[in-house]
Amino acid sequence: MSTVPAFKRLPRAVREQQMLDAAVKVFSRRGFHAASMDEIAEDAGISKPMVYAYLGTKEELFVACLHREGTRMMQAIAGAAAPDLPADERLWRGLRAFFGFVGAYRDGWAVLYRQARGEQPFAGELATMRARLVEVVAGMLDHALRAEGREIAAVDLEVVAYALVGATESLADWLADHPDADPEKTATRMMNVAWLGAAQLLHGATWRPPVD
Amino acid sequence: MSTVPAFKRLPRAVREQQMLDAAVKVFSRRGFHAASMDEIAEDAGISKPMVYAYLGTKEELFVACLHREGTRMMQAIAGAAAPDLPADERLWRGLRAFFGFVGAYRDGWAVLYRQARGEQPFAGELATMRARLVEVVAGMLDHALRAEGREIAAVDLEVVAYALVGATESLADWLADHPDADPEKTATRMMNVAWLGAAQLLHGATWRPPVD
DNA sequence: GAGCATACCTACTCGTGCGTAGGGTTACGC
DNA sequence: GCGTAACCCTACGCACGAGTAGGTATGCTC
Repeated sequence: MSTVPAFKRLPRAVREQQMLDAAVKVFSRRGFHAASMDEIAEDAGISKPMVYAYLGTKEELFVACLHREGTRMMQAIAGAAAPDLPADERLWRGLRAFFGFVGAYRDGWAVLYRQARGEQPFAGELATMRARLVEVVAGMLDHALRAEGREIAAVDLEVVAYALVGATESLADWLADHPDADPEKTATRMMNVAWLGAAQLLHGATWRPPVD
Repeated sequence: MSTVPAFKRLPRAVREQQMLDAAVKVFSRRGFHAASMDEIAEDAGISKPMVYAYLGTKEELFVACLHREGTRMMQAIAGAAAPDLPADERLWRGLRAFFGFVGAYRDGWAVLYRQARGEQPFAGELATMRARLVEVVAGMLDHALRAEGREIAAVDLEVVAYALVGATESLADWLADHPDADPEKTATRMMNVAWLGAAQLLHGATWRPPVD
């Protein structure tokens, strides 16, 4: 019988992307464990053995998702924030690119941020990416500091950078839950908090605890 | 035979706390799905049916953990930050109490923050608690603003509060992973970022995006 | 010290979901 | 037009883990 087959035969590269799309979607909704390979396969419009043939086990599939979304995000940011710009300009462009990414790939963000953190085998992978970001931000701050002939202990710098990254992620989460919100506007608000605070620190202002 | 029994008989209230301790520990390590009731029971030094008898199903057990750790945290914060103090003082005391809690109950924090966020049935519960915190912070900022005769759109206020809460959570996470770090010192660093930034905003400073 | 409630156990059932065996069909090179 | 490789399926085995059935021992009350 040469009737039209129920499902088209497609080249591997295309199917793989469809599978990844489905996987990201399902993982983001259900979480790693609660997501079933059957549901992912069904959502991708394909049968389960194909998923195993192309992307491997459930863990490997999840890692593949992490990789795709992660590099997507990193490239978006790296592409926007040229290293030879002044610190505030770099920060602004980085933030804008980042919120743009989250706005465009909400599911991808949810997988990276909400799901991968808790699960033992993947937390490390994520922590690495996060650490790279923190390092970049810390480097930026340090650079700005040195330009003013000032210096701060490395730990403090790292912690401040950590706080900024955390605040940004948190707002990204807020953005992911508010489909109507504007990524650009959110980036501006984040910049307000981050930069006005950071600039104070850079200029040598320090808050000290009261002696009670 | 009246020999010493292998396991002591203990009153319900005590066993329940032991079970909750074990559950929080295991959930924090493995995540909700990967944690098994068998492991929790074993860790609590008790058999599985006892867990079901006292705390109910796995979901109910997890909710019980959430509740215990959540109220513990909320009470620590509420007890420290009296509402009639000036904003910076309140913020400082709240932060100190919060980081104190995280330092003391790292597993509890991990369950609340890392595990409960991704899992569908519990995310709502957590979001509510989080929302209460954001509201408190936003209220604090608003109060400080009005004292200076200024005002900000409610959305902006909420977003700034959200960013502050996010930054704090992020640092808490950092603290949870660095057992040697000092909660008090971490709180100070957070205060630096938060307050110097917030104070700038309160005084009417605004960052605006370049027109490119 | 008889009765009863409470604390506690071993040993099962049964559903769910990962991963695979084994086979069918379409395209493409030669 | 024929072999071969790539694409795709239905249908299963099997392990793991939630939840329970049914029973034992211990302390408390009167």
